[in-house]
Amino acid sequence: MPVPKGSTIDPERTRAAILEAATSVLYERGLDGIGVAELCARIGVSKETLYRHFGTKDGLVEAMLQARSDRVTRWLAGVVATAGDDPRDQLSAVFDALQEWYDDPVFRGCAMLNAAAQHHVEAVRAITARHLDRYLELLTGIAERAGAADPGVLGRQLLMLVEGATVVAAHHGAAGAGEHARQAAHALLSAASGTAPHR
Amino acid sequence: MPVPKGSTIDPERTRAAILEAATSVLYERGLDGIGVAELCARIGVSKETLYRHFGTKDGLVEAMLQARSDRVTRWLAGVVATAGDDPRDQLSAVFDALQEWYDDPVFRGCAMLNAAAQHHVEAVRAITARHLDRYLELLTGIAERAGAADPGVLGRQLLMLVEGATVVAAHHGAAGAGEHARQAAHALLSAASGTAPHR
DNA sequence: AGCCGATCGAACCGGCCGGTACCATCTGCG
DNA sequence: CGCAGATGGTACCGGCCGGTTCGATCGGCT
Repeated sequence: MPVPKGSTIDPERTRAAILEAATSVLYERGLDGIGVAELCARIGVSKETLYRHFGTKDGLVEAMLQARSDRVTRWLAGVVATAGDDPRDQLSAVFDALQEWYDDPVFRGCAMLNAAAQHHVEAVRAITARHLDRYLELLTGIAERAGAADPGVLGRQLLMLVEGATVVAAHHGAAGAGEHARQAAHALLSAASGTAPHR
Repeated sequence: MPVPKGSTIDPERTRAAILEAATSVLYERGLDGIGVAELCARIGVSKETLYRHFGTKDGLVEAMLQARSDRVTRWLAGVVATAGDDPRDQLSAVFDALQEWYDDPVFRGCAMLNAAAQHHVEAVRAITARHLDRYLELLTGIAERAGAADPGVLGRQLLMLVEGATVVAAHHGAAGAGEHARQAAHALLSAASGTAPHR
């Protein structure tokens, strides 16, 4: 019994479909770069349905960002998990994955940072901050496993490299951004763990 | 004869005053976060005057961003110029200056990146790209003087650190961001020039 | 079949948007 | 002084904004 109460056309699926469709449109056009009317037309849903599910445009935005943060975090964690046990390989895997993202024609920078830059709603900024927290946790884990002297600091420096590479790729050309960031990350890791550089 | 034709209340000064006042308001509120009417009220100028000088809100935005890019570039170049001849000291000076910026209560991230993230006008993206070019030129210069094996690559990696530190400071807490980025930059420079770390 | 809830499509709302027009006022120059 | 240009203040424009409402339709469950 997947749907508890008597229902019909499966609102859950509708909600999920709206979220998925809205994610790409809002990423492409910007949160305030498209009105609700046009957004609904693109998604293929009526305004009433959208408002019934999310109450407000901001509500949709927040739900969309949260879902996107979840998805990205799972994606990166998976990349790390399938990269083997060597933390250096894990770090390489992260930047290789980022480079693939940068090369995607629809790449327009980090959606969370874009959202926080344009939207002054506190909830949006909170989602962005939590998103960076998740990145930091993942990178600090790599730093710990690599035996860094201060994994917290190294994790934060790696976070700066990740976000910096994304910014540079978005606004200054994607070519080689992930590669250069990966080399820099390895240099930092080597310096922090006192071992010879990898490769 | 500073003013060629017969004029009166000095339009040049008015234009400069509008630019300066608009810079802080648009930075604080976001380019699309404030309307022309309220913007004029805050600046203390009539709509007609604003439109006479800039033609369009986008025109004002572009002029403002260009002026801000010029100012920031001059500021950073000055910081480097007064830091002595050692490229490592110059690098430290850059990140120390950035940290002071991060600690400013009005700090809300890089204005160019924020603008490019929210505004889809091509001219804005071009100004942002040129701004990053200027950063890159400055950092590549430091990399060259430090004897880096590949100053272009090191310059780009330093650019990622600068932008990454700014992003992290804006959205994840400013405390220590410049410091951590500075240490990372020194580690990269040491690794790239094959010398012992500074300090 | 018959009901109920989900959905659609479109009309509608007050309000604000960017931008324009008009006129009174002020300032400096001759 | 008197003129010309710069400015302020305000009303106004069409259009789009986010959000609400209503009736018609549709789909699954009993």
